[in-house]
Amino acid sequence: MAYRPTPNTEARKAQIRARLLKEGLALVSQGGFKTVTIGSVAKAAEVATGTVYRHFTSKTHLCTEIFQLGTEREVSKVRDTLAQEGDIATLLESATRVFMGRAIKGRTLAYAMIAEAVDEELDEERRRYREIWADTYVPILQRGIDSGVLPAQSAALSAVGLVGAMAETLVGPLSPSTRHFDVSQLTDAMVAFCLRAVGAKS
Amino acid sequence: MAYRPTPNTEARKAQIRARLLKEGLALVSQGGFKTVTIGSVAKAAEVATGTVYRHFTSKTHLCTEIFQLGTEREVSKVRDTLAQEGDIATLLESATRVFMGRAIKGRTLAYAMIAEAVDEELDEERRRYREIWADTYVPILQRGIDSGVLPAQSAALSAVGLVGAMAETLVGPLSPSTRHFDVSQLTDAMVAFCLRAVGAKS
DNA sequence: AAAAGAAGTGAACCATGTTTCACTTCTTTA
DNA sequence: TAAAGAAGTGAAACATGGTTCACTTCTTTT
Repeated sequence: MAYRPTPNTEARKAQIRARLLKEGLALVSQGGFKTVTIGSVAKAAEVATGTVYRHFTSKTHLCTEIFQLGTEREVSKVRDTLAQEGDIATLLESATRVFMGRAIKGRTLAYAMIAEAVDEELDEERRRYREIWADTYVPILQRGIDSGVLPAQSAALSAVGLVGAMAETLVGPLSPSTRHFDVSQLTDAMVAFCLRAVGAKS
Repeated sequence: MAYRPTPNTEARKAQIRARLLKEGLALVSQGGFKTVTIGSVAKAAEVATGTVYRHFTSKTHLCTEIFQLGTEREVSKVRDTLAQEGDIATLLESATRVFMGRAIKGRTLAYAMIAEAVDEELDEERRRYREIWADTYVPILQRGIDSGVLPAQSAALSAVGLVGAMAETLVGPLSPSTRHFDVSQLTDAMVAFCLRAVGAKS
């Protein structure tokens, strides 16, 4: 008998898998999930359609992992920002700017992650994603509330509200692509809105 | 020669058209846009699939009108609320409660209108919808700003932020279907969030 | 180098759902 | 009531895109 996969072989396999995810995310970034088909991903990664199924059990499985990959990247940036030293208002402001700035740069990706609906199962994933976002903000809000810097409020709900307000601003009618607002104006206004919403400053 | 449509005939035609829209909206209300197919609408309205095309040029056209129908209903309720007498904080509070209350009752519909993605063209419509929502809030905010009741801010952006925060709360991780929050708690917290966000009340 | 198992291939298959169109049925007018 | 135009019908044609699978190619082991 012969041939059991070796580290070498497995590395190559992992490489293809990673390339599929990378190219998938690239597709989402430039055209949203609607442009992700088994065919398009396979083509971008230069493999046959059948090969995709050696790595992912279904399209949903593939999309889910693409989603996670995209999410982790963004969340970690904001989380890092919130983990720094500083007073609460300042941290919240920085985080808002980071979130908005990144989302504005990769608008299609942000839109896809936040709003573009796909199938049932992937939507489940999106819910988790929104939850992760909200959870990113909960600790600092809670700290603010406990220390009296912020008024009494549900940290969980406020976090969701913040995410929603930011997301809507990016995706909705004022989105920089469709309106006269310029980016820094938009960001400044949003920072003010968010700080007021949680009762920071004044 | 003979037969030109008469008022009578046209009325019947309009009736079928209206029934298609009504049944279409019903489908969206109970299963979202993904359950709207030419077949399902035709069946619900008790006509043949071909008949749908006598009234709407394409599926997108049909969905667009369904969307509008649903929108108008909701927006008018909130607009009516905001048009009443009363101080700004009170009106905003009432409007928030109306919006939230209706959305919570018709959760699937609200989700479909706010977040469920469909095709390119319908998404265009959704953007318009969000814009209409935001515009519903602009006048009262502007009035508040002008009269000094609210702090200086961009009414347009704040309106978008309000809509986003409410929408996210309904659709996102705290959505009443998925969490322990009870409806009145959720609504109360959201009202507080919204009022703070625009700087009403302390 | 030959055998064996793993990975890769892509055409064919299948499911879903939109759109068309030749045909039937209904209304109106003369 | 006959002629003609409009509306309604639904089976079939199309389109898209996910999934399968018999086959080929590549690696490793002996």
